[in-house]
This record gives sequence, structure tokens and C-alpha cells, in this order.
Amino acid sequence: MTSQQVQQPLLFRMTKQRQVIIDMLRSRRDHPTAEEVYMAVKKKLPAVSLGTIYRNLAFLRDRGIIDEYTFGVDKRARYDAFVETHGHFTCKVCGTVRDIEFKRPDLFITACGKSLNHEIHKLQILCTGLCRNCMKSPNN
Amino acid sequence: MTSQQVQQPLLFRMTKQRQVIIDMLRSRRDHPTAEEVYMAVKKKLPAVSLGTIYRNLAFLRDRGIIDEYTFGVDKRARYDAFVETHGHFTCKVCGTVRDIEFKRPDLFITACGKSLNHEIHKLQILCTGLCRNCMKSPNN
DNA sequence: ATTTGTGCAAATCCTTTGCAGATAA
DNA sequence: TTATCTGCAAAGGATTTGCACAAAT
Repeated sequence: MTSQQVQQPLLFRMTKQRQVIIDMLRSRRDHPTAEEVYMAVKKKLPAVSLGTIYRNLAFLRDRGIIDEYTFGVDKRARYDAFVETHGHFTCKVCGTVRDIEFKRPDLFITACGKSLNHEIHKLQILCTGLCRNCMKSPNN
Repeated sequence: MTSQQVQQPLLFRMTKQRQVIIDMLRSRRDHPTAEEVYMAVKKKLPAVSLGTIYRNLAFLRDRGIIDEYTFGVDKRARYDAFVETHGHFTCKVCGTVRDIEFKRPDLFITACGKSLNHEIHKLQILCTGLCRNCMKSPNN
């Protein structure tokens, strides 16, 4: 999977910055914040600015190329290049985020959409609790 | 249901402000933002300050008396006095939020928790899409 | 050549906080 | 009484934006 394969005809300019942001997000599954994306991109493009990071993340999110989540723990947005429907678990104590896979999210989406008579584009499932490591700590 | 029935022995001071905030949130199911709570509480207590609203919402959230959600549409936190697990639908166009009821959320929570080996305290389900009204508009 | 994107810095918006006076228990 | 809460205003932190220059097509 080369990083050019975003859509068949490329519908937008691929700048170095945009390219590095996409590559970087596709290389990790830890749902980084904008600040964390900035830090990582800076290693390849030291002159990049935080504004450019924010602009590109919004740009890619608006085109469905990445997802943006706000897990209530801290209130910063987090980004994810894996846009197939899946759930997240986040630990109240250490803040870790883990993906949760689903068998047939489409069934759930169809059922909900029909019962509400709304058109559902996106399903987000978030579990909050205590991860197995933090469960072991006597103070949690 | 009188507004006093928060817990059996009342574990915190019930100020006028706190009382009005709780009553107000229990009287509506539209998931208001802090600003909207402020506006509503002001009608009963004109001298209330926004800082007090934020402090009380955080206070009640920390005690599990209300829930706080951040639906990605705008990034403001929204509050809900109905803390039994239920899902939300939010319309991309008009921003309406509607509740989605579940039959046995506990089964889902147990299943997820077991498979991850984590302790799940809270499940949040959010559907994003187009509501039935906005579907009718030709421009959506 | 022209349109779109970038870096920089200032602005904006939501939320939090310090403090002195007020209030619930 | 006294620990907790409030109003006020200032501070904080994340995100957005205006502008002049740079880069992509």
C-alpha cells in the first residue's frame, strides 16, 4: 500500500506535509492528538507548523480519509487512519486507547437507521473503564 | 420524582444553583451544552455565573449523577441527566441529538469486557448521519 | 500561470481557576 | 461556626484564521 493510493484519481494536491501526515497516521494505531501528529511529522519535516497539521487533519477528515474522535477523557481530538467501523476502549486511569473489532457493524447501522428513520453514515462505539494493567494496581 | 432524590443520604451541599441545574437537566432530553445550561439556569437565578455552571457540571459528572458527552459535530461538551446506557444519534446538518434505546447493553458490556480482559464502566454509542428532516432537503 | 497550501502569529472559543465574600449544614 | 460554594475576572489550552509567500499542477 503506497501512500499515494488515497482515491483513484487524486482529487487534491499532495504536498509533502499532507503526504507525511497520511503516511504517519497509517503507520500507527494509537490515535494520536494533533500535537502528537505534529511532533511526529516534525521529525521528517522540521519546518512544519502546527497550523498546517490542524488544517490537514480537518481536510482529510472532511474527505473521509481519516476519522476524528473525541474520547471524553481529555478533550483533545484524536485521529485515526483506519476508517472501517470499529470500537474503542479507553482507560480512565492510564488513558490507553485500544481498538475493538466488530463482526457486522453494517447490521447494527441498518437496524438503527430503520428504527429511527434516519440515514446513518457513521457508527462510533466507545467503552470507558479500567484496563487490565490498571486493574492490577491496588489503588484503582 | 422530586429534585431532592439524588442519593439517599445527600452526600453534598445542595445549593440553589446546583438544585436548579439538576432539575433543569432532568426536565429535558436534548443534551444541552454548558452555555445552554447557563442560559436556562439564568432564567431562575439571574445572578448565576458561567463558572458555577461549569464547576457544578464537572462536580455532578464526577459523581455519576449526570453524563458528559462530546459529539464530534461541534466540540463542546454536552450534558445528560439520563445515565442509563443508551445511544445517541446526531445529525451532521442540523445538529439534532436523539436518544437510541438498547435492550440489553449489559450483555454487550460484559462481552466486550471479557474479550479485552478490561473492566468496562461505561458504554457510549454514537451514530452520525442525516436525520429524516434533513434527508428531505434537496441540498443534502 | 494559477490555484491551493504553508508558516507564522494573532485571534477565538471553550473551559478552568484564584480569590474574597457568601452560604449550607 | 466552618467547610464548601459562588461570582467575578483573569488565565489556560486547544483549535482556527488572516496574510504574504511558496509550491503543486
